[in-house]
Amino acid sequence: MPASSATPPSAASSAPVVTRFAPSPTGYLHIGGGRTALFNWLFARGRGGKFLLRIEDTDRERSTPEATAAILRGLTWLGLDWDGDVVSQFDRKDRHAEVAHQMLARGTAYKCFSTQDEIAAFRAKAEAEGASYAVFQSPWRDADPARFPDSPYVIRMKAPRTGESHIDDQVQGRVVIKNDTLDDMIVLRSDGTPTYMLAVVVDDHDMGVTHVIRGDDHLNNAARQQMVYTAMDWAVPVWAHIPLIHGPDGKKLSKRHGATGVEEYQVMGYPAAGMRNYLSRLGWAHGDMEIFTSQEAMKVFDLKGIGKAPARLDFKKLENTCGHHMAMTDDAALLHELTAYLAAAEKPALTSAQSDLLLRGMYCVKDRAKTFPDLIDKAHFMLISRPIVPDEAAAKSLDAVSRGILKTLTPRLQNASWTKDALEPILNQIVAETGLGFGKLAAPIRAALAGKTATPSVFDMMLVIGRNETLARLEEASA
RNA sequence: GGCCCGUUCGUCUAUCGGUUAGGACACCUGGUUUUCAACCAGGUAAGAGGGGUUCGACUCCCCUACGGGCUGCCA
Repeated sequence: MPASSATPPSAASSAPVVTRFAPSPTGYLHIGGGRTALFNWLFARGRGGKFLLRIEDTDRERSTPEATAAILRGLTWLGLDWDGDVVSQFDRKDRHAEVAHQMLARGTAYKCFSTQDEIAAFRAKAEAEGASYAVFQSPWRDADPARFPDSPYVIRMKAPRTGESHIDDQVQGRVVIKNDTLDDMIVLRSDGTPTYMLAVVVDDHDMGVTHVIRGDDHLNNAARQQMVYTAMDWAVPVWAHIPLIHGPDGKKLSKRHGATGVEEYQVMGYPAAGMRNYLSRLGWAHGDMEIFTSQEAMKVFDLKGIGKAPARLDFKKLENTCGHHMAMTDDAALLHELTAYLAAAEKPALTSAQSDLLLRGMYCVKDRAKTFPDLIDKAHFMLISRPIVPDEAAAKSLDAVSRGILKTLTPRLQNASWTKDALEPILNQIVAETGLGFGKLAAPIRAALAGKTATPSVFDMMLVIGRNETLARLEEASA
């Protein structure tokens, strides 16, 4: 191994783009993981490339099928579709071992018979001698095979010990790592199973991954992984290590910040398109572009536009972004998503009558809603049925005087043409007759039709629920 | 401890040595209005600190502070 290994040739930029998302199935899909997947998806889809999914389940202790299922659900909800089958890293362990042995044969890796106790002792000794950092140096690195004992061994990389390595990263720039900080990492455990460092490289290579876009917690690992590419004479992929997402307080995002799982956002009722928009603007920008569809993002998404600083989650902006997407989505699609939300949130499903009405009245609520719970709240008047029970505030606007006014209104609506143009003069007429402001008339109508004080326009409500229901609710309230 | 990465309005960001440092969210004021929103107009608000380099630095270099990551037979 040369003291200073030059960067191996990067994957040809003209080759079709292949990206991947490779989560380990130890829990739900983290919001940061969701964004990583999104970047990979945008990058590949925007270039006619492929976006692959691989589950890094080599840690048998911590990997669970439930976690894999949760990750797939999260990605599916976010609308991030992947190409081909989901690859299980564990299933490829024989291939990983094969590569480890090939490196053994090439002399770029070696068998190490040191026990874990011996390694611990090595570190303890180095520490006792005042060394602040102890890279384990195996005595077996250049040992004569004739001396090999008949005991378990691991396979380690023969890492360069002097000079420096560098990785050329699309986000981080050129990062230089001194080789004496790189240890002879283990690639095959004593039980014959591969470590992550080996498996990830072998899989990325075999799957034809051209661009590795992942969290910058892997930045240092990239230098180690590059050793494997070099040892096998494989083309190194283009690296792009993106910063992690932090909580509102700037600390690493954790449970105490609230929602960290993608599915939690689904349950809270954020639309997936809004999530994608918001998440893509977290750490990435394209000029002043703020509100955009994923199709639009694909056209301009570029690794160069990713910042190096970690971004904080801001729920206000998330809501605002989602509000734009609610308004942008067509009525039928929105209803469909709402149905999925109700199921995910384990709330009662809509009856077909409610769905029909909602579709008819979607136009007057979607512009003002930011989330699905918000939408439901604003669509309250469409979802309830008589008797309408007014809430406390609404009840106040149904006093004797107001009920009297409603009584005079009802007969006039009996034969009115049911359009806003026809209804408006009727209400205005009553306003003129009573000498009250329009607001004084609108309030009891709102209370009667929706049982609430905050509702869409009274005309929209009347139009949406129709003449018969309007009259019934008005009569009921004025009785 | 060592190494690596980062630091522009409260937040997300634009800026690729020369700008009145721009936009978005949030916030405040005003307008509109039929309530809540939405919408329209305007406003407050930023280059972590200290040294350099330069005619000129947010932009390049160094130091400090703070934050993050890696340092496993975890991924």
